[in-house]
Amino acid sequence: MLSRTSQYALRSVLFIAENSHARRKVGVGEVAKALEIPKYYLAKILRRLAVGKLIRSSKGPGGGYYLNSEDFDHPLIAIIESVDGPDSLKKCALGLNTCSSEHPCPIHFYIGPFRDSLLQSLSEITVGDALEQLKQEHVFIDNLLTGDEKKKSNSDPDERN
Amino acid sequence: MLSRTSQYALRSVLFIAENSHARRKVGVGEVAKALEIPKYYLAKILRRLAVGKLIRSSKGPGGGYYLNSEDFDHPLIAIIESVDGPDSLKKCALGLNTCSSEHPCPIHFYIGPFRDSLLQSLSEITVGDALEQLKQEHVFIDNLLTGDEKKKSNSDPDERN
DNA sequence: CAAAAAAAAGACTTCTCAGTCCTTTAATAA
DNA sequence: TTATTAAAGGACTGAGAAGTCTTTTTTTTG
Ligand code: FES
Ligand code: FES
Repeated sequence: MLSRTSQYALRSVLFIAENSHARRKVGVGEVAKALEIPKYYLAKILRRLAVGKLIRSSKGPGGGYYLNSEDFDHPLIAIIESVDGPDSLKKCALGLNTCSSEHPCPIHFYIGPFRDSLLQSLSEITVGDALEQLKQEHVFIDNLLTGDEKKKSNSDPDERN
Repeated sequence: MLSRTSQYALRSVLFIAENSHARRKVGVGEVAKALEIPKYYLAKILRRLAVGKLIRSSKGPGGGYYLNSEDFDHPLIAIIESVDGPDSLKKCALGLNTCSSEHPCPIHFYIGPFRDSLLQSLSEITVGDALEQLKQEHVFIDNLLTGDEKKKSNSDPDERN
């Protein structure tokens, strides 16, 4: 549905939003371990997000990634497009050159409404909204893992990630 | 949205349905040229569909691919799952291990309803239904191409595809 | 200023999907 | 029964996504 890269991006932004502010930044290692994302790969994604001004970063001791207040207003679609390129969700599901109701493919009218409302949702929902919803459900983003099984928070210091 | 392989598969099945029956079979080269799909790659996809009993094939002179009457009753989702593996559309959009309302990811409730109805559509609509709809729109499946521009049906015999 | 800490940058590897080509098998028809 | 025809099967290549590692730059702080 979404590329793995944009999955990583979305979860990371939410995690950073949850766990940082301008005076308490989080490092790539921290995010990578909490979300079980390959550290060096994540670093590239975060850089793209930073270039796109969706998150902030600062170097040096005490540095890391964080969100400032405007960043909470970005819609989720902006994160996806920032890492996957624009219109990655707007293409014809059968790969035709144009997707339109004038030149519909056999499944256009089945898929169209679904995709349109998905796109609409992702354009409306901001980072802040998604965070708010997680809060209401009493869920933390790092409790939602992709691995086979949620590991209990053991404290063996496997720094290598 | 859908993998290129399942895009090829769906269009091919519809084309074969449109252009064949037990006494008039179509060859892989014919399908490949009409739909502008790489011939040898298509051959593999058609074999997978044939193994999955979604289309029929026969070797030798006059052989090729065709659909028998039962094959028109297969839902479109069966074609997708046959080439992309089962549940390829049911996974969490953020890549979590389980997708459920009990363990929802931040966008589960935005995506869920739409995906469910898409899945429902693809499970209900049969090959015959889709064909019927194309007929009502006076559209032939090989008029829907993926290339840059629809070429006028020139007759230069470039057999090599 | 010097040392340390962290992101930025870039080279490199690995894996999967898509695409190509060649050989073998099965069916038909002469 | 032999030649021909078409799918089946399998080996190989290429491109792009994902993942890894090392070096460089920037910032802080002692
Ligand atoms: S034309 Fe295929 S999804 Fe719109
Ligand atoms: S849990 Fe992510 S889409 Fe259902």
